Amino acid sequence: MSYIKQLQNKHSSLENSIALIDCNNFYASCERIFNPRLMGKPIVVLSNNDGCIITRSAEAKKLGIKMGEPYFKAKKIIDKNNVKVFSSNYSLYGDISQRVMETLARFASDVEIYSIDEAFLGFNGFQNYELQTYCSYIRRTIKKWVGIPVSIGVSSTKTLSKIANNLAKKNKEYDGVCVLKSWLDINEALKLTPIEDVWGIGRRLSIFLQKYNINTAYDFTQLDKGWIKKNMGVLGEKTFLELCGISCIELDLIPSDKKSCCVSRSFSKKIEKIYDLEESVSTYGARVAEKIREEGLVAESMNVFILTNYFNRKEKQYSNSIKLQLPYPTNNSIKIVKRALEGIRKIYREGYSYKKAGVILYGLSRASQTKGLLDYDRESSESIMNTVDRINGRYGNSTIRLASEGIKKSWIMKRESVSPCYTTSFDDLVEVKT
DNA sequence: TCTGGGGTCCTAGGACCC
DNA sequence: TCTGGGGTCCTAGGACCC
Repeated sequence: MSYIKQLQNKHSSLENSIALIDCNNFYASCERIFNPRLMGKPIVVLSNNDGCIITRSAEAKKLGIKMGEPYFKAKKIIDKNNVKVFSSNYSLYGDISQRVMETLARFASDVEIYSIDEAFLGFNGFQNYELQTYCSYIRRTIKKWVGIPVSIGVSSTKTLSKIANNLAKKNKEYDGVCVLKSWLDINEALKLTPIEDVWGIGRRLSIFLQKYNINTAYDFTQLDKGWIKKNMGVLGEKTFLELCGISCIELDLIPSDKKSCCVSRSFSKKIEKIYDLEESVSTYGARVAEKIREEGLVAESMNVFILTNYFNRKEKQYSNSIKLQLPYPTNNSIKIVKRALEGIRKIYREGYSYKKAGVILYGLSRASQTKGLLDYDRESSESIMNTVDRINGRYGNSTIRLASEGIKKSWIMKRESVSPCYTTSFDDLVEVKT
């Protein structure tokens, strides 16, 4: 008898409830809030550099535009169907996300912000609630207060809530809320879920499982636990148990500090000269230092990397990276950029067309908890960075920057169709032509 | 012509030590 | 000079997520 069947026979408890709230087509929905004429019209949002399609409205999905497709490949369908195109505007999306999360916090004390457009709510102690009704109310409130449509899935583990959420999103009759609280409903849902749609089963594992004729989440739950552990490791085993209703991935209520932090970009055009690479690496180094300062962290080491364009088969390829130790844990832009420049000079090779570069900081820790003996200039270093951050906060990013970041920045990323930062900029709102 | 960015965790394998 | 095996730690790379 399969493991899940044994659990079901024992009438294993399903009293624990976790909700997953997921914003529908989040970036596209954000653009619509301030441009209601776009309701019902197809929209896509592009990745950095206007490279790929990363969000599609329901109407755009219907046209057959694929997730992650390069913009230039979809351009024909887009133009033909008058699809509205936006470059990504993360200041806007980040701010709307915060509003959604603040609204959610009114409905449960246990909230885990999982990503920019998803959150888990713990419904422990909600035994007397009619969860279907309660979640519909949450959904209507988010729509009314923030303007974002969401889908809600509820079940007894995170992985099952994900499945419930998928069903709520895909089937109109659920009206945005799917609660799976009986084994009957869960089994039905597992049978409807393709294996590649299971949270934790990615591309490689689903190909592997399909070889064994495991095509749905239900098929997966019929397997032997030992076999799964042997072939898919502890993460595979966790996914299995979660699908069987045994919670293995707890709610993470206190967000822990980052362990690494990265800023990297593709260039809008190819770079060949070391001079331009130095400018870009300086810019990314300064930006990544600023990011960890915002979170009160310092870094111990870093990595600088460069790549040529691996899509271009005709050109000769080169990629390299270098790990660099910082003299002591720091978040000082000047020190980080200086070290990044030493790194890029070591790995740069002449005669290649570079497409992307980046800086990653490692060994992050709380600035307040490190008291180095070597950072003799800590106080002045902190006060300079504080001042820079305050000025840039008030007058805009990069008002003050390092000379090595450059002025022209001919390589800077392309954002041709970006909407105004409606909620975070004091500039007069500009009407977007549709 | 044009193909994103930022994370986490696990695992295998090498280096080193006893 | 040759020989064995086991443990730990670190790192790079892979797989996953959004």
